[in-house]
Amino acid sequence: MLYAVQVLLPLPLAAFSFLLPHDQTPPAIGCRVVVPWQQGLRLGLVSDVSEVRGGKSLELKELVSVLEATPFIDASRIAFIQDVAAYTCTPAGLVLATLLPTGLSEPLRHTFTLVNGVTHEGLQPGEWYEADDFKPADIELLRQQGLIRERVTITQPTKRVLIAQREPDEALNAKRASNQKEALELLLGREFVESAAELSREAGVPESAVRSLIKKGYAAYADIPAPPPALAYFEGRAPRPVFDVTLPDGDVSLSGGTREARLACLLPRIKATLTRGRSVLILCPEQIIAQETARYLSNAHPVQYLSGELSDTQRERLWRELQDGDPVVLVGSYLTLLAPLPDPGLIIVLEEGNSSYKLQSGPRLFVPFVARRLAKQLSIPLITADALASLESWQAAEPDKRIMLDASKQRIHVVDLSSTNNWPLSSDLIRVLRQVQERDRQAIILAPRRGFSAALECERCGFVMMCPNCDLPLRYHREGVRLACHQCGFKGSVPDACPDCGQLSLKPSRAAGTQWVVRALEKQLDGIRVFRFDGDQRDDLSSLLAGEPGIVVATTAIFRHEPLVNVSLIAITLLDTLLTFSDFRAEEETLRLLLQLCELAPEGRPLTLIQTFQPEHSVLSTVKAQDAASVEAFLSSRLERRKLFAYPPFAHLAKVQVSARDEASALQEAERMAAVLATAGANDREMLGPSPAPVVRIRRFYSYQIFLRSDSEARLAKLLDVAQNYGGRARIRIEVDPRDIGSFLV
DNA sequence: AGCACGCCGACT
DNA sequence: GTCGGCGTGCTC
Repeated sequence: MLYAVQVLLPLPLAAFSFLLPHDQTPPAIGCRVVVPWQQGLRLGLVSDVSEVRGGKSLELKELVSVLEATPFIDASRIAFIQDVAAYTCTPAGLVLATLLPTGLSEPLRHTFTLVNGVTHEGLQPGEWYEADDFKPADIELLRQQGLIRERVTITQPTKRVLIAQREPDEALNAKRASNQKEALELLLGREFVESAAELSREAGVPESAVRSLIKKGYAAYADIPAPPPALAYFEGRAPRPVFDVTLPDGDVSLSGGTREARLACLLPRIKATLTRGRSVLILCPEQIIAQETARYLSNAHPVQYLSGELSDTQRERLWRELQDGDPVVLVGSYLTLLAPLPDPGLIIVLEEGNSSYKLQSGPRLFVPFVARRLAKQLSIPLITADALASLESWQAAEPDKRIMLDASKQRIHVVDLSSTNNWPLSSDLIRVLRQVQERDRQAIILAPRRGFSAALECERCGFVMMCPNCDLPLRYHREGVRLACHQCGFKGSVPDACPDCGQLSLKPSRAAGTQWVVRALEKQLDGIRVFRFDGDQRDDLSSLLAGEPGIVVATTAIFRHEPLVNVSLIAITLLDTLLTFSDFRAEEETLRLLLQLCELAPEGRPLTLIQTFQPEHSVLSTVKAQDAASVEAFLSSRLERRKLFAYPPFAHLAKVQVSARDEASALQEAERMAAVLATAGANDREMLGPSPAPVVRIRRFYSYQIFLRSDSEARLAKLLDVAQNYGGRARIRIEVDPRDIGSFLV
């Protein structure tokens, strides 16, 4: 019987088939295999095995070797990869490359020998040769002719150390050699030392003595297997379970309260799962949150941690430990999705609405949605948690499984910017800041962006300095680089005169960034310490952590900082930037941010001051009332609207982006794409657009977009397949579950 | 993603 | 004459 093995490689490609050498038993799905690839070898995962009758399949290249008999990842995860690939409309190999943090890029040792009874010029029978010493093409030829047997192993990492070679002899008894003898005796008492310098330090002899030992052959450097790296270890923190809420079984949507309160609510479910001998997977959007969660849980439970900052060797070791280990709680980023967790029994997605969950490369998937698919695949429950439930998880949960915790009520003061002139600091804000100053307290002021101003604008003619590569205004900074594009990174200097009208009238536009707010504070409040905390500049806030007074002007980067301890005021300079952010989820995300403000000062109950031009906005009335009922009412009303417009969670949504070097062909190709989709049966309800992308030109590329939606996932997949093969010349990018799509399109 | 091939501009 | 820019196309 002949078999073809389908192999997934960590490349943006679908699975490739290889012929299994005859007489070999087919490898199990999920096993690591070595395949010939271009001029060399690559590691891949078996995704399927099928029988071959003959014909074209016989021309396939042969599998070089099966690395190990046991699957590297479970067959169910291979199915998961294929499911995600179909769902995101990307090649399975790309999903694999994105989600698998280890195992397929290890350095290989490749040797070969002549098959018994075969002779070949220049090769001795029975001798093993290093493949590195031959031309790849020659090996390929020998392989195709079936003349060689090959062996591939992963090279173990080694480390160079100093090892004693023999006992001291007469020569070392000479008086002048006493240092050498002393060092050698110390070395003999040890397995090895790290280096010659280390030995000389420890023995208290000059380095030259050790060097002589090496020169005379008493000691020598040797490569030994590198010791396994330490894994992340977190000192457990005693949890403070203050909430007397019992979560129901099954899928749960948990919201409200603080992050710690939600975690406390999850403890009994985590414990129950471990008690049944099953593992728990906890997904976090950011390192800081994952570390904090691991710290919180490691007191009571066995915890492992996996996130992007781990080294390759740490990931490898973690993989092995999970494979051989007992049930654990695995905390980390999306890189945990394929981890070989022993018998997973529960998946928890923390901070489910966090925008970091949207992957910016590869399959551009949204982690919480994919985690839900994995839970379905494994038939295990999924719990989502956040300050505000996403409409998707709220809708998906049974009504009695929507659990909302009460938050400590924030004190909220809204400032109507249309009835005040002081900008960016309203007189109300200045007044409370003075109180903060008098009482030696701390304040956090959230500005919508870094830099000084959103744009540089001509006061006379209204001309705005634009990025030469993108359709975006250049952000104005007052330090270092003066004009910068926050999209493509273009940097420029400020011209003296307006390039359009020639007048000396270029002024920063009123959309104030952190730098402007800092300057306004320093002008208006004497003698207060002002710090900045944004992507450009992260001031050292340790004096504030010690309780000293001061004001921090920040972007949302401050959420990734340890909470301050003496905060009596949190201010938002312009809420409208968040509310008008270009996505149909903007209002929910704004409310979530407002509900999360309590994380910035978990110890106290600071005043929250919000400046806005829309003081009557429902987001504000909801956060002001801040009881479960009004949050529920808010969610229901947004759900109604999503239903009315047939938006998620009532439809599956995908974006088809058509890009070209000039605007005319981008539009033309987008229209052609729309025509192709219409021919394939896409109706007006299913297809929206083409419309210009929110920013038409980015990095000198023009983009138009078409949105596709359907209540049937299969139908959407079919349309996306049509889009992918539309036959035009433009660059096509398909994104399922897009999150920056502009407001509702009708 | 790599890597080859291929076609045009600047230079030891 | 070559070196090298990156556009296009392929990898079982």
